[in-house]
Amino acid sequence: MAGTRGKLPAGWGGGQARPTRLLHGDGAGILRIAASRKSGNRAMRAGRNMFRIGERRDTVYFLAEGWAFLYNISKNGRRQILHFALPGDVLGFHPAGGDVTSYGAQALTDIVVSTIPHKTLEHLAIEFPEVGMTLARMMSRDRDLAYGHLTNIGRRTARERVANLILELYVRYGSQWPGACATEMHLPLTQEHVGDATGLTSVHVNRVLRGLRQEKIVEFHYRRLRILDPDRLVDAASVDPQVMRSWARR
Amino acid sequence: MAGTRGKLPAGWGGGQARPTRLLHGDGAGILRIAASRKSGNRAMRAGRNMFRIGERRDTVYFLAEGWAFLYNISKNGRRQILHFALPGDVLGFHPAGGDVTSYGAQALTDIVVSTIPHKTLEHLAIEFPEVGMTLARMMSRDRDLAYGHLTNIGRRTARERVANLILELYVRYGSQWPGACATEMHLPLTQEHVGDATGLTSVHVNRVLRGLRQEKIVEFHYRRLRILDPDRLVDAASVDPQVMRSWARR
DNA sequence: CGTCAGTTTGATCGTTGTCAATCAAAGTGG
DNA sequence: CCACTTTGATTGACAACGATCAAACTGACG
Repeated sequence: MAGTRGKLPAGWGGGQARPTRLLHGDGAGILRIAASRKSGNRAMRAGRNMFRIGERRDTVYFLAEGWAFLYNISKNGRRQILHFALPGDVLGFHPAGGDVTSYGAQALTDIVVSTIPHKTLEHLAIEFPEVGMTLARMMSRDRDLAYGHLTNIGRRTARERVANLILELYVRYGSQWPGACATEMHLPLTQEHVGDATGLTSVHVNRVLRGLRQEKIVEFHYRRLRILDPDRLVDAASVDPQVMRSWARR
Repeated sequence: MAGTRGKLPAGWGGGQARPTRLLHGDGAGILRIAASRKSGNRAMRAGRNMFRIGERRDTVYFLAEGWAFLYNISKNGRRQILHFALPGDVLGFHPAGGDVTSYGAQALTDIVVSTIPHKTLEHLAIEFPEVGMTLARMMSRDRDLAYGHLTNIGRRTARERVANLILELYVRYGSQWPGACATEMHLPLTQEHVGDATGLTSVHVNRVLRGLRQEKIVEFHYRRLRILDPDRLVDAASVDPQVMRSWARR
């Protein structure tokens, strides 16, 4: 429940001057419109469930501040993390409006969200034609990210999977501050989160992390991530540079 | 290359009167609009690549007839199948318009597609506000399907994965003919396809299929799928009935 | 009838999961 | 300020699921 309480903005380590924050351009567009429509901002504590699996949802969340994740619990009780959401992400949009969700969402840090009723979004989309297309692009981006994770889990070794996840989060988080390039960041995950996202057990994640640490590639201790050798990290993740660039939002 | 050549419509076995075909309502809407805009239909042979990984694409495909699949080749050379596309699916829509794709698409049977330039789609979306939202819903549906596959590969045993895939394709394919409920269908996959979609080797897929056959749950021989015991198949897939229903398009 | 793609099976190996114990850090209440 | 608790990290021993390698076998098709 606790975790990162009190140090929410987290930011980069290293203490250099912080550049201007940049959210996903598209998302910010919708936010601006929707926010101007009296949909209030709301704060939530780390660990809170934004919505649960099987709940009937009629609102969409726009994540303004903090980290969250989408997850699924399979029948045998094991959790699969589907997506780590960063500021600018839209959560809970559902093909069939007010239908039940097939996954849950949980705050990873303290977060700030604005909620937008599905209905409002529909109306907005009629009034502003670019809203629908923007949303389509965002959904398509989420889908492509999910496709990347499928390849990761289905076709890579434990070591590659972990390296991949770390690299992805590093790139996605870092791209919020264009121009900056820190080697250290606050990564609000436990090893269990990493395992649940990569289809591994936390025990095995630990072993993999030990390996990466001993090889002086990355260190990840108590939610502090330090990239020691970016090149070899990219190598260990065995990821295409082109794909890597697509993680960074523009 | 060959495969199902010459028996393209495939259809249900069993020989009962075929009910009316139903495509995804949303998709058909876009198709109708786009087709009226002189974007021609095009036939492609089974095995043809519609587009390859890393190609620069500026057109979107609407799959009118046949099966296709999206795939990714990871750096170590292994293939991951991301999605099996059925009639009504939109393929190749990309968040950043004319950017390179991070995955390829290949026809599984002979297919018929209509191509729609990205540009045209943009213009359509401005003219018809519902187009963007429709596309958003389709992308969101694809994403949810991908999330399901993530849970499948990440958190289930080989047996559950294979059962799940078979069940999903059975339900998705079957829901094109509402009211019909056949126990046999043409499933244009090799065991290698099944393996690449479930994160297994084709050898292990074979062993799992043998198990399911000996237990009299399903038979899958040479692209002919026969469901012997639907209830136990659902059981073997360990899938939530709610989720299963969401596979059927309405 | 021969070729080829795809299926089937066996033997063996190794990556990763499971179980269990210990340790470290941080929060909690007296 | 100090026990006490809780959550998460770490390590070892062992088991198992699925991969790998290799060799037939089968059906489809020219």
